[in-house]
Amino acid sequence: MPPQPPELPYNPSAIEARWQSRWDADQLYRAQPDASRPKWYELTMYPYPSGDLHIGHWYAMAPYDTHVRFKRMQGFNVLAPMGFDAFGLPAENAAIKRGIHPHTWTMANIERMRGQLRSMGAAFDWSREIVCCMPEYYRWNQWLFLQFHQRGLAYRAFAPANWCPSCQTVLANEQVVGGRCERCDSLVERRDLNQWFFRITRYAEELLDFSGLLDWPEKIKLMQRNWIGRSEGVELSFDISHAGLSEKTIKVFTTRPDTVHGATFLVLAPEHPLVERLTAPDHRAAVAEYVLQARRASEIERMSADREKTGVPIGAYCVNSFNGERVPMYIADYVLAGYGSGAVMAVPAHDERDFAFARKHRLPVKVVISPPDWDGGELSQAFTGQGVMVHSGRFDGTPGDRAFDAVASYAEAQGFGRRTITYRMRDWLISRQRYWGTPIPIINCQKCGAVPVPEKDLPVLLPEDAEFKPTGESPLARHAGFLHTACPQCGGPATRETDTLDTFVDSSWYYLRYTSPHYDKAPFDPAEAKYWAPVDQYTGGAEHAVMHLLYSRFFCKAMRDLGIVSFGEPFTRLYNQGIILGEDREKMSKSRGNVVNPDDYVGTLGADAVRVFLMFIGPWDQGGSWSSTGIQGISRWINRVWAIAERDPAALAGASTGGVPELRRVTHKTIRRVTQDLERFQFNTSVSALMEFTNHLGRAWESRAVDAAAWREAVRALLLLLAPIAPHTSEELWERAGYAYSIHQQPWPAWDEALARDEEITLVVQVNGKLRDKIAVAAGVTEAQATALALASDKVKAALDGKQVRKVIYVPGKLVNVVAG
RNA sequence: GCCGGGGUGGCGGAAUGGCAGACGCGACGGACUUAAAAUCCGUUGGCCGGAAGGCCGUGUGGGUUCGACUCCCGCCCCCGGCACCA
Repeated sequence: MPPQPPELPYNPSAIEARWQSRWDADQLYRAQPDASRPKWYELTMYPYPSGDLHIGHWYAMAPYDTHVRFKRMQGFNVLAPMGFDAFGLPAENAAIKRGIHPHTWTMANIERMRGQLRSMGAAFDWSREIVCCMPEYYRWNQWLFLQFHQRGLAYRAFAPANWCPSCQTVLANEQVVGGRCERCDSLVERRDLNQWFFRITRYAEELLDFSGLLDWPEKIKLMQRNWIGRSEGVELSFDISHAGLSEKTIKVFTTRPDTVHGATFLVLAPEHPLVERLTAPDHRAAVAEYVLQARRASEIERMSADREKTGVPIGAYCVNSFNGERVPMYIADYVLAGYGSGAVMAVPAHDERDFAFARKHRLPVKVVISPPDWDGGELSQAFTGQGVMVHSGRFDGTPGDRAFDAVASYAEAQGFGRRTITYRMRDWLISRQRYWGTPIPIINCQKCGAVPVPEKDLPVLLPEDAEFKPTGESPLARHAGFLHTACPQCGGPATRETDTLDTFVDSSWYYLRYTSPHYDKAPFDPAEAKYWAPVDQYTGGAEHAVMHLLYSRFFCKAMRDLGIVSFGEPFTRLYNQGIILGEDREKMSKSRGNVVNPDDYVGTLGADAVRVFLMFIGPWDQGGSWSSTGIQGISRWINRVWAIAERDPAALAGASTGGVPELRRVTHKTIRRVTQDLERFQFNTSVSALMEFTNHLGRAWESRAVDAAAWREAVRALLLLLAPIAPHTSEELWERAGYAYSIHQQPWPAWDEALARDEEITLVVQVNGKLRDKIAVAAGVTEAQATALALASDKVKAALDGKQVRKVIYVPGKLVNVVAG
């Protein structure tokens, strides 16, 4: 519970409600294309309608809103829409638990959150709201799916998938974090299922190219780069023609072809398609047992790198095409089926994993790359660096920097290898075995196979009367009315695809829908999108680095290639805010009991106090912790602003004007500081600058060293600078000061460099780098004058103490350093 | 293990080669009050000193520089991401 609030000279709730209604009635934030002004599309990640707007939402949205309002006052034609990420599991889980329909649950939450978002005083254009569980939205998911399908970008495959036993659905690789479900933290299992995928890997190379982005955090780009995981290597063929199979070779991917002569065994993934046919009869039992065990092992177990290197021989061999050596073959679960060709040549001398496996299974270690100062003896650990090739036949003596190319070119010339690039990223698994999502618009016909639903039949509607009990199969599969249909191609009996789309599909293009949310001929009106898109500034959490932010980039490029959009990057600038922590500096959670409910503070201190406090805690990207006393300090400051703005400048009538230039200078300096800070998302220092300005105004008033005109100018600037930060209070004080409605339609104040310039500066005087004196001098002081003044200082003389002056450093307008010894 | 970010008063933070600690919180003292709350004013990095003033001080050890919180090298700690990807 928040502590007793200080007494306020005004009622924040009343003021805030009044202005919110007025802004709403006047449609102050309605965005319309306007060719006469530069456009600015600023977007914050839309929330999941979980029920209540929590302090984390405020932390994401209040500074965002301040920036939006700032851009608007600067004269940009701003689009700042809001909507809801309304499909997804929580709604369905609530339905199962409490018997409420997911639609009812979701819409009630949205209603509640709309009100809370309004209470923030955010300048959203609500006429553009999107709710992606509505058929008007998700039909375009289906339409886009069909376009992707037509281009081969959506396909179905039977493949091992990540299965979350608690969510009762498969997950994309990106949604598995450390072998656990990203959402509910359950251990993920492996299941072979027929699943739909988006071919994001086709864009792997282009997704590594960030040149189309104006300003993205390096951290996010790096995370995406690592996730995509490009590696250049060579695919080498090892001969198995003696086995009498249709396949004459087995392929391995390696980034170190120069170590090929040291391959003393080959390792296949247990799931490798050739395992069954290559295994010798007397090894069948052991191999079958190992394969079973590997399948049972959880992702977590298989993924830990320091785990014992288990594996079994399959009783078969292949031939190394470089030296004709027989190479025995093993299966081991440290080799992943989904990467490269699912098989590796094991070079224990030059690979740590292979070394560990060779140690355990007493396999030979053959050195083929000479480590520095190598004595020709056995290695105690793998040498993974580059070096001169040895024991490698024709390649002996090839230096490390040429080894890759020498071997790769030879293999290509001889026809048993080719240079290739492999990516760590897999295709995006998009099917979910759940109800509350976009039905995949495919009809399965016994005769015709997977037939796309004709565009004219879209949307494929979610039936309202489905049962939600999770069974591991989509609830849609048990809804006869939904399931059974006719094949669009042959007219015969057919069944609908019952899986629904991953909700990340919704968010991959929602920014485009905001440009024309009611358009019904396409996902968006091309003319509107052409005007507004792409997003100029996107803000949101960094946790979406390899999910939403990567998927959206992929979608954008795919849509560009389909001719739907003309650009290749959805978000040209990105800023990630940090995380707001509880008062105990721990992550907020119900179990810790440190959850802050913003509504409590909005009701007592007002939304403006909450907004300003969240911006004041520290740099936005670093996050910060809540403080119930800290926000009271903000409230006190708003009170001081109130008191200052309410003073009648007429009281200054007989005041001396000696201090006028000083107040004007501070005013213009403050305008400059706040403008530059807001530009760079440095909200904390903008607020500090305004606090200092307020303090200065208070002192100036007390000293009576101002005249009414300068005072009015200063207060007017204060309110304008405050407008984007504390929109309600500034609007109220603006009106009370007699200015015309609305402060939010005023141009951003400009500063005058000449007025902001200091006439007198403090010259810092150092002796040997230590501060010894400060001298007030005219701003235009010359080096000779400054030096003379410094040397004339008694304190400097004392510090010099008869020492010889060797040098004098002068930094114009700042400092004199006397070097003596 | 690898990659990234960070370490500054009692606390959140400011300063990115030139006055360390702006601004705010907290604390202490004072004014107002019968009293308290609220508000306002003052003090507040440490040490020495009666004071003037001096010395020390930005995780840690070196280095560059007239001058380093800021740049370079080594180490320690915290946070985030990735982690058998051949």
